[in-house]
Amino acid sequence: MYLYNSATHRKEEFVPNHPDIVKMYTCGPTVYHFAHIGNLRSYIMEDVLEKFLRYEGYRVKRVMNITDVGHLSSDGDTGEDKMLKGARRERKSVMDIARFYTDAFFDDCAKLNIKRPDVVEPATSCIDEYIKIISRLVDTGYAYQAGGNVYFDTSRLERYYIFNDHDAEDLAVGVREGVEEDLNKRSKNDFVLWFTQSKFEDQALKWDSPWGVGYPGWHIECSGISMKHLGEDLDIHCGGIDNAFPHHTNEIAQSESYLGHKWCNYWMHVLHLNSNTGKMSKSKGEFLTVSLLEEKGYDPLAYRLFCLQSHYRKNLVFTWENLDNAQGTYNKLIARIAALTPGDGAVDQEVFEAQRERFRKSMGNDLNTSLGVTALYDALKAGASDETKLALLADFDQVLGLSLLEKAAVKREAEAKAKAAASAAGGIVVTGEGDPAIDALVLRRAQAKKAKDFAQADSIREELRAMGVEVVDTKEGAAWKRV
RNA sequence: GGCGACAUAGCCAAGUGGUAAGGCAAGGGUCUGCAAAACCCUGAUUCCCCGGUUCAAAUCCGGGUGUCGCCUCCA
Repeated sequence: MYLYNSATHRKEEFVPNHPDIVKMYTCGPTVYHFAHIGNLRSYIMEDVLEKFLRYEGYRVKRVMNITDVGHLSSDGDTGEDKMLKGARRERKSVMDIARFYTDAFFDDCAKLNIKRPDVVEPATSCIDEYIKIISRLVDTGYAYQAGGNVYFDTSRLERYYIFNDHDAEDLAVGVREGVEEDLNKRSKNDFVLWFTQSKFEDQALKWDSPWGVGYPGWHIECSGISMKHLGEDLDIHCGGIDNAFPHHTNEIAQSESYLGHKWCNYWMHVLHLNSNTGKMSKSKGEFLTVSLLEEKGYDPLAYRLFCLQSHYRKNLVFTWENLDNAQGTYNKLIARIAALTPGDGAVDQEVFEAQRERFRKSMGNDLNTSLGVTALYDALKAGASDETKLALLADFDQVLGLSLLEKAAVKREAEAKAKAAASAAGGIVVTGEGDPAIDALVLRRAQAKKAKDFAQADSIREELRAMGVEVVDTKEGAAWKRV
């Protein structure tokens, strides 16, 4: 397959380091709050990448970290640990906060059909790993101690900026206001590997180290966890685009200085979900969660489809109108699949292979998920048996992860049940929101309609409408809902 | 101030030099007593603007304009 590599700014053919396995690393969440749907866009697209690699026959080992320490609200020594901040906000312990939001994160992922990575590792369980790496960096002169902390010395590198062609001079000019500079640093780009100078008396998580009791910097965790589980090399490293600098840039700096050789070949960055007003961000306060979408009556998988209809390297604008579109698309798709008859005919291998090839080509071209979704429509329109169409849809959905056949089966079953109930009840079945009085009224209307007394039927419908109840006729009788 | 990305119908979009996929919405029709659902049909003489290269450009080059992102909180 071809994948855009942010490190080279080019689309490249993907060739794993080892033919038998693809090593994939994903920057996981900092578990101080719920994930918002913008965060989850990245995980959806990374999930599609992983599933496509498996679909293509690769064995994949995917590792994800859970940041439960060290991620400060600014990169200087003055920053506040996000986990501590979350714990204080909710008057709980840091460990409770971490556990709660880690679970919440994977619940959200499950609702979006995001597969759990093979290894999920909290940052706090790999302290020894970080100390090992930092020790060698100190020994080899890539790191220095200042003011009690250990810093990475970026001046030792020939090339520091991997993802953007920044000029250190330019960076100094227009930097955002309100950022406090850490005066311990020898140069602006240097970053903390180990803190001992936390200004917070209630800093809950501390570990002993050769440089004093303290805790790790944010960037070191990903290098440490990756090397612990994947060894000294890595095929694909994923994350949101905002991580490219400084987080991933620093990961490369420390990992390659430590290893003495190239570390990761492919970098995949997912662009942001924006709202009308700009980037969706936890630090802005208001943000949309999966639970909120559900409360508003959306299927989380409609959001997944919304993401799939766009490309991961494009900004995507979230509006309720756009999500309505996606939900409509999803409903119609399920309905069309439910209308197919399982067991109708045999699988036409020729059609199957031809369409599968097209799907592979689209997805293999830097994950063109928009064309991947189009392949679903091509399958539905194929001049072949229903069994062929279902086989294609099932095949594609291994990668797209939209639960198409499962949802269609549920719908098909519900329809069959309604039909059976109708024949048992003498032809008219009323379905609604469980109010017997309204059920009775709707039934009377349906009976009047059956007797071709349309005047009576319409007058009852008017009566119901006045009560805020909408009636729709179905094959089996009538359905109503409050509007 | 520096760096980068993007600009295709109301919306989401495909397209990588050969004459604009697909989806949603909308409109028209078929079908139902009427609706709803379902099914069928209808969409850009044109791809932000201006130049250039070419037999041929949404696609390549140059110059504008606009939107967004990054430049130590973010996925």
